[in-house]
Amino acid sequence: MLDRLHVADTGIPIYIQLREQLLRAIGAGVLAPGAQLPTMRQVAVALKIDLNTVQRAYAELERDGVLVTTRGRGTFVANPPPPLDPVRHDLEIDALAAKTIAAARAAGLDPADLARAMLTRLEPSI
Amino acid sequence: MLDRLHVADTGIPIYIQLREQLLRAIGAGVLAPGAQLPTMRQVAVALKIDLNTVQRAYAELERDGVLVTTRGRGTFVANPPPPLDPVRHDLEIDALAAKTIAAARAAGLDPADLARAMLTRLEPSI
DNA sequence: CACATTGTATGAAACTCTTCATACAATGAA
DNA sequence: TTCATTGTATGAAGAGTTTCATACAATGTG
Repeated sequence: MLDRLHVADTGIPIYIQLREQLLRAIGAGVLAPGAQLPTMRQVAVALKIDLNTVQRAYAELERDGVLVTTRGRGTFVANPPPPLDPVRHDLEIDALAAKTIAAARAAGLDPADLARAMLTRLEPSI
Repeated sequence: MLDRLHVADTGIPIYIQLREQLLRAIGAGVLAPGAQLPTMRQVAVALKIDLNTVQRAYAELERDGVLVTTRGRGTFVANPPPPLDPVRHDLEIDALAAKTIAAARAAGLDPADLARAMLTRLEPSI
């Protein structure tokens, strides 16, 4: 997994690049729920960046429920939480849809293309 | 064209978001070679950001040969236009799809529902 | 219990980004 | 020639990012 991480001089903050790469690897199934991630020190050394910068990326993913960390033990991909009740689910879905559309547009990408790409990725598992 | 520009709170510097959006609009043919871009002041007002921030985005595209600017006259898409890279676009859409799927699952939401909610939100504009 | 491993935290320094206010310079129309 | 329009520039202030050095705290193995 370490070899999949890299830092590019794109002007995008390093901790954001890292966060996005980890999220992408998880979404692509490269890291399954329960899988252990490289330690923060390993990533810092491999990418030649500061430990705190790596911690920053991991911390945000932990805050968002993507990762679970235990000091002395390591960082793991979180198991998906139990599905929300339908009413709450629909509300959260709608809010996340708005955010995701905004994020796609901010990246200059067509949100409709993004939605179709998501469905394409998910189809094989249906 | 102004309505196609957005700034999202993604942590990515504003001038980079703007630069990417303009680059893709040109790549998608929304802005043809020779077409005039919104003035830097118009963009600053529309997005409620500082003139210098817009200037920063335009300056980088000019440095890269994508735009041509003339003070007192305006900013135009360079002729010939920059090369289009559809493969890169598809890769970025796919990367964003994987990330969005992971983020949705971590939040306890069904990514397929999210994609459909996005398409529902976007339909009225078709 | 000791220790290696892994995560967490602090303050400071330097750099980057954005905003602000302001003003100058080139273009082209009238 | 004048003037409106558009781009270019400056310094400062505040917030954000990254690095550095260092050290503490929880975990689990032996």
